[in-house]
Amino acid sequence: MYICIVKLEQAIQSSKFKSEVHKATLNILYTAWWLKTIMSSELKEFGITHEQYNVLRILKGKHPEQMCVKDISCRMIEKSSNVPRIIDRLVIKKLVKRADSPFDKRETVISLTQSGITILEITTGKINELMETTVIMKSQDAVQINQLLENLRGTE
Amino acid sequence: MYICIVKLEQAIQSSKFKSEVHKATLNILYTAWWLKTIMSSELKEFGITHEQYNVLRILKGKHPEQMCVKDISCRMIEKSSNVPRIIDRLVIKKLVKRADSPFDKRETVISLTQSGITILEITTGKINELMETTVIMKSQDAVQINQLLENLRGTE
DNA sequence: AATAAATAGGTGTATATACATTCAATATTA
DNA sequence: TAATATTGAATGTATATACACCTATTTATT
Repeated sequence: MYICIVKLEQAIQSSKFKSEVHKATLNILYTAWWLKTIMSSELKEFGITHEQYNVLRILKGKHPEQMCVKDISCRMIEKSSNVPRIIDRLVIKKLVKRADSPFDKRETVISLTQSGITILEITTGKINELMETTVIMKSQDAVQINQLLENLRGTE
Repeated sequence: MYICIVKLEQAIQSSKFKSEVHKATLNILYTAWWLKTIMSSELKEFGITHEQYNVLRILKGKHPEQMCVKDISCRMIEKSSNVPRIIDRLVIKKLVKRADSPFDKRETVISLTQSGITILEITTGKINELMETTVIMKSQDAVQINQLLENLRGTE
């Protein structure tokens, strides 16, 4: 894919945007796709997808505690991800373990396996490296982006 | 879904980010998901998805000319979208027409139908309205976002 | 002109998303 | 306590994404 294209006009072969605001929404959507694509290509050799990586990272945040599916779900970036099925695939690869909750029989609790921890450490290193070399962003710019994006999503 | 949550920390229930840059990448991914979600919910009553809407919009850009699949593909925001199959569904709904190209027998050419034009006009109105009411962005901020996002995707 | 290479579109498979539904377990309340 | 409502996880279906592969056609090379 054409992941080296920088200007939005080139990326989507269009130069007529209704407004700067309209262009910004397309730019956000395109940049998110670009980020997911470069991250996924980094993860590919380890046989995990971007979403599976996301779940592993969330589990890492509580490790060695177990987490129930609901608590993983509400930490996902894409809220409507279907976490039970993502977990299915991680269980098959033996990167996580599923067990019944002793407190609430409706819940299942998930935890990282040793392979899960190992693969997460390696891939996180790779992703961090990628971010440093490919995503050009000064800390000051990042602060600005965070502010602008949180503003556009509404006021509290 | 929780589309009214503004702060990233609340949205993904996490407050430890490695850096502002790391937080910014998550913020971009989350904001893109948020944008797609609110747009899709607007399109739902018309029975079309965000991606189908995207294809219709691209076709509108050249209307009444026909476009081949490749030219639609390279204008898509998400480059790996599978355009032939998105077109399949638009053909079933009679929003676009597919025909053989007279110039190159490998190509198929696509064009909007009258229903396609009509639905596109209505939905575009709805989306524009949504953008005005829900996406809080001054033109000046949009210019900044565009610059920051294009910078982070690299230099030419 | 004959052969090789490239291109356009489509298809197959695995995974993910979006959304509705189901089922068991828990919580609420009357 | 019994009846009702809510919750957590899983499942079913349609659509989309990611990527490999196939076939017909066109272009390039010899």
